[in-house]
Amino acid sequence: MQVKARVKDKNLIDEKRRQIIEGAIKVFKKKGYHKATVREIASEAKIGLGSIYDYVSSKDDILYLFFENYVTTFFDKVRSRAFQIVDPYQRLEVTFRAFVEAAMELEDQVMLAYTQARYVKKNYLKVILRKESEVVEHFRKILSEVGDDSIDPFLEANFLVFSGVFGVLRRWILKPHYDHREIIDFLVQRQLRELSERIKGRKKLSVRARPWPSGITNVES
Amino acid sequence: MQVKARVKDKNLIDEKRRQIIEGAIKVFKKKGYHKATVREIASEAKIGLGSIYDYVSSKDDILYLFFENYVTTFFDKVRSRAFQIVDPYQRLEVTFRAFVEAAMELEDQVMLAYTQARYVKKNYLKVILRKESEVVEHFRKILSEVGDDSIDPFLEANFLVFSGVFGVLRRWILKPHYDHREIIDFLVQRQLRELSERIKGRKKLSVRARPWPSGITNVES
Amino acid sequence: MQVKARVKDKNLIDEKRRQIIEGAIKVFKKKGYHKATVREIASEAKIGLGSIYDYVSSKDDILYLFFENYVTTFFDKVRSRAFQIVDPYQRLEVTFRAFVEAAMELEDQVMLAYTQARYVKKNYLKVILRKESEVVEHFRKILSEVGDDSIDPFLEANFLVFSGVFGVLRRWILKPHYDHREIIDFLVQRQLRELSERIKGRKKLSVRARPWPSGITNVES
Amino acid sequence: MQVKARVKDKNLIDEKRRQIIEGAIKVFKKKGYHKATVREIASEAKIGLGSIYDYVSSKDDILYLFFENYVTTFFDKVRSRAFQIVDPYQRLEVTFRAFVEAAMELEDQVMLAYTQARYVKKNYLKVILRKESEVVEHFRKILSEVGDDSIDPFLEANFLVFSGVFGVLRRWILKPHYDHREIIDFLVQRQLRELSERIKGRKKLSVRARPWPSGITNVES
DNA sequence: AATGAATGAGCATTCATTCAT
DNA sequence: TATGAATGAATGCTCATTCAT
Repeated sequence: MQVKARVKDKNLIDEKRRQIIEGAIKVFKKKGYHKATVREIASEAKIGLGSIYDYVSSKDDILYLFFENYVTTFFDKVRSRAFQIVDPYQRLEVTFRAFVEAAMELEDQVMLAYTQARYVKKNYLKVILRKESEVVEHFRKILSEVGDDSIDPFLEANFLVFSGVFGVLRRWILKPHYDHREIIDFLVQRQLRELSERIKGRKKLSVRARPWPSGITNVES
Repeated sequence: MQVKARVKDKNLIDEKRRQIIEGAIKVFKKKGYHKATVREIASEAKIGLGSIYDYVSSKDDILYLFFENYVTTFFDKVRSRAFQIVDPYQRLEVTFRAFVEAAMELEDQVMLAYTQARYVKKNYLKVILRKESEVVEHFRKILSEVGDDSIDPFLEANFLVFSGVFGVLRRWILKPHYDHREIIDFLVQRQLRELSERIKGRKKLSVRARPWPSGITNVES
Repeated sequence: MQVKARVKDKNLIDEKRRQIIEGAIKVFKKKGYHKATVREIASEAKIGLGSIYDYVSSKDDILYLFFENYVTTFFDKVRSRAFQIVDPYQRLEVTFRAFVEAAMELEDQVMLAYTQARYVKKNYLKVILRKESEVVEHFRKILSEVGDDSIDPFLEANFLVFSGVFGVLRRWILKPHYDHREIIDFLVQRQLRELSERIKGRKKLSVRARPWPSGITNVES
Repeated sequence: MQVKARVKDKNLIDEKRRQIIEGAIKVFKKKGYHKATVREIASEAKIGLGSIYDYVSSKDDILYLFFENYVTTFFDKVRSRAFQIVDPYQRLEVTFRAFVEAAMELEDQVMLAYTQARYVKKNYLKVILRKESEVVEHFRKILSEVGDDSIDPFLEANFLVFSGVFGVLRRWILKPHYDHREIIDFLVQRQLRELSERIKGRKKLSVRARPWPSGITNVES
């Protein structure tokens, strides 16, 4: 726990901070971190202006709280689906799909994460980027297990993670034409098809919605 | 000319605005749009604080001026290389490479464009996004000429444009490990290899392409 | 009892108020009245923040409580030594020495008294100044008993009382060079030597004493 | 020049700072440093709230500006009278009288100096105390020249400087009974009479208004 | 045209005090 | 009686914009 609170009761802290984060997301989404006022966040969080400072010691902390919550939530969603899958190919696809789905589900937060990161205080940023790096590492490991030595797993993992937010960062141009599912499917195919082919060598893949050799049950549906 | 100036001399306007834009980029890069002060921009631009308002009528205008300049410069760089190339596939590759190179060259501006767009006033944003859409359209056309009906050229064009800034938006994690050239080569190969293979006719895929920009059939359903 | 308490038990009130005063002195000493927070006082007093308001009805009251306690304590120390001494000159010296010693002993409180008096609410201030005047009156009486009509006993008494805190108010410059004892001895000698000589009758001076507190003849005019 | 200003014109700075100091004294006098608001100071100084920050970079600076101005003004007044006087005894009396007169003339500022010094930022305080020490040093030198080896010139100098503000720090009790002149005369006599006697050995002094051997012309009258 | 001094609206933060438990 | 969570008024400071020169 890096952020200091005046109040001691852990449960109360968690509860109020959740309110604050939720209020903050609403306001950040509308105007970004800088134009967001603590007053407005407090009001959205249904908390007194002064009370915010019982759970947080500065506006900066609110941004950090948002990021910490976002990164953790996101990562949990990514990991939750594939933990019991043994086959590396399957794990890769399930995980990547989970990633893209998480990105679309948390689209406002993803957008904020990409646009507001620069405003996080240095110390806090390190913590966040370390956590974000863990997601990359997660993909890198899976890619390494897949064992294609024609690729650079770290670079590839980064590219997967980046491409996973395509639908969010370009939503201003994609939204009018495509829905979440279409974008998710496009990304999964586009990013994994060729990879899988090379990895699997001669093996032919169906490039339909679930192009991976064995059927994968979408945990969410 | 959307931005109003108090001064009449067109050449003077252009010259001073260039100074202002350059000053603004320096400051925006350091602190982002909101924390940038007009004072500091003026000082970097080597112009009097009051004089800025002879060429621009608000801080918002400065942001717009930056964006307009950025989008135009960027697009020019992208188009400049391939205009005499006839072969569609070659044009695609040359253009995409030009795009990625431009992104890396203008990395600070690209970063700003992705993180500060939300602060551009509605009216101005429309203009900028229209110009940005022209870049996508540029790729869409080339992709259409390539004539692979297994892809959705609009979606693919968007993805190319997005993936082109991979090296910039992820530089915090890539910089320690890769230089510009490595990232450029990775992207060109990664994004075009499979496409080129299919284009070259060695493969036919069953994914249905869709005429842009009309309704899309969700591949999964 | 001017300060109101919500609690009824007199003994409890006294006990808790003592805690509050002690806590307050610690905090006032560190940061002065205004920068002292009730929170910090409560914490130093080992009392709940809310509970303070059971024994005091405002922060102002705390300052008053401090002053009342200070003035009383101080006066008691001054009077305690000389009450059985008959010879006026001896009483003067013993009392003055007691005063200076008390000042040095309570130096932090003396300092606070001189610097924070302006923040005491009007009504309270009157009470405090009346008590403080009693100390002056104490000296005035002794001086009158000494019976030197060449001095103005009231003015002289005031000057004694003032000079008695020399070591405290100037401690920033004296501390590195002198210890308490040296300052006490200096003051007692410096302030009483000449007086004692005149008192002992070896000198008669022509400066006219004036009956206190009526009109004063300006010696110069 | 330690305090930073945004504005460059030295004359303007001096002029505005004078306004600010004067406004500040009015407000400090009324409520002390902490309860004084920059808003109120600005209003008293007949300057815009924001403009204050063109000449000063924080409220702390205003306090420092006050102190610097006060110490300098005070010292100048003390030194101005006696610079052409050669005889050490004469210089001592003239200087001490000048000191007391300055203290009474600047009584509000003296009061502020004694009560608000603790609120000056550490760095600034050093500067102020150094200047204040110069006044003590000034007296110490004169006392050394007088050449009485029965006194400690530094301690005596300090006591003179301290006693010089008697009329100010005790004005709440003295004001109803004595005017400035009476207090000044009392101090000059009280503090210098015995000293002069010891210093001069056997020489008898008239203890009238101008007890010093040779007549001294009060520069002011 | 060019300048920078002047301004006050707007915001983050603090803290005395209240009140439900 | 005792507690500390909750509150919002109050305040230092910033900065876009104006305007006199």
